[in-house]
Amino acid sequence: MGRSPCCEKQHTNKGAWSKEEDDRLIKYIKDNGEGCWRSLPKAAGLARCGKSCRLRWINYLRPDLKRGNFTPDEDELIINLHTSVGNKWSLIAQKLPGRTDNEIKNYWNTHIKRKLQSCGIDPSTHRPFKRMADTVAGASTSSTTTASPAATATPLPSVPAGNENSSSSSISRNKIKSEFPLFSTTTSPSLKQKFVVTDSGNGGGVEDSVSNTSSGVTVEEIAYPPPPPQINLELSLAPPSSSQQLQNGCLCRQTLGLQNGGNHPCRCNNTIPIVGVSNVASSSAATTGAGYCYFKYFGAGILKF
DNA sequence: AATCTACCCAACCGCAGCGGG
DNA sequence: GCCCGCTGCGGTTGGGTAGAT
Repeated sequence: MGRSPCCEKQHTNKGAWSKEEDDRLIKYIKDNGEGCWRSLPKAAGLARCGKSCRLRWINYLRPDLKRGNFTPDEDELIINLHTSVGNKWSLIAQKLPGRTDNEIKNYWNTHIKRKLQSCGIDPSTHRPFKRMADTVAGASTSSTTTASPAATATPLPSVPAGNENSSSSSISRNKIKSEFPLFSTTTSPSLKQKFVVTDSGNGGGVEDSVSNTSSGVTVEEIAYPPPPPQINLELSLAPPSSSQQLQNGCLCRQTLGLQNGGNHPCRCNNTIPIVGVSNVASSSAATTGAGYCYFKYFGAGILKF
């Protein structure tokens, strides 16, 4: 059962490539081009599996590879693309000249993923960890739980401008900003969803716990990411995203029946949803309807208004 | 200085998709 | 339509190394 091995394992080297092997592979491909990987090792005089040769060439030896650290722009693009296509590393790599799928995958797993998690964002869904969102939703609204952020969205009390500068809020915000310095330029509208980021002071970690002001822990809200951004990937993406579903469920102030939505354009041509509402907001704050927008997170960025 | 731990990244493995026969 | 071989992709592993103890 099963497919025959791609090469004779007992006669192939494994593990790290030597300089000589690299040179042989480079020379062969320069002379003959990338062709049949299965026959390449023999033709090039390499005791390697064809797959191994291909991988070595694509991930390491290709002359057009860009080595070195990822730039903030690349970070942003990766996150954007990941929001759209998920773990399709090869697709993502196509949009990052000089980067390989393997490199991007490693970078995602070792850097970006961790950063997102530290901010309470599930890297696989680009949404706040479910437990957090659900918990707070239950704590501050009476809406029934559904799977859709749009469906659960409920007009929320707004935070007065003064609260924005509370020290505890600053901790969370600064953390996010320092972790994601690139998050500053995006303009897409976002869905609103409650989200808690707390800083328990236990070393900077972001705890996924619900808390209150008396405990001295920050509760802050960040927008749910909206549906995948509209990125031209030159391919067909997924079934209709929730962006379409949102047309009737837009959370902009007009839709929510709140006044003074501001001038932020919304996808529905109304105004930007209110975001950044905290469940620590006092009842007086709730009556202001100020619509304070702290951050927007939509996979690619967090915006402060 | 030695040991331990965490992290990074190159490489491997297995599977899916595609095309030719 | 089915089978087979090949390529490409994504998940995972393991060696190397830097930093901490």
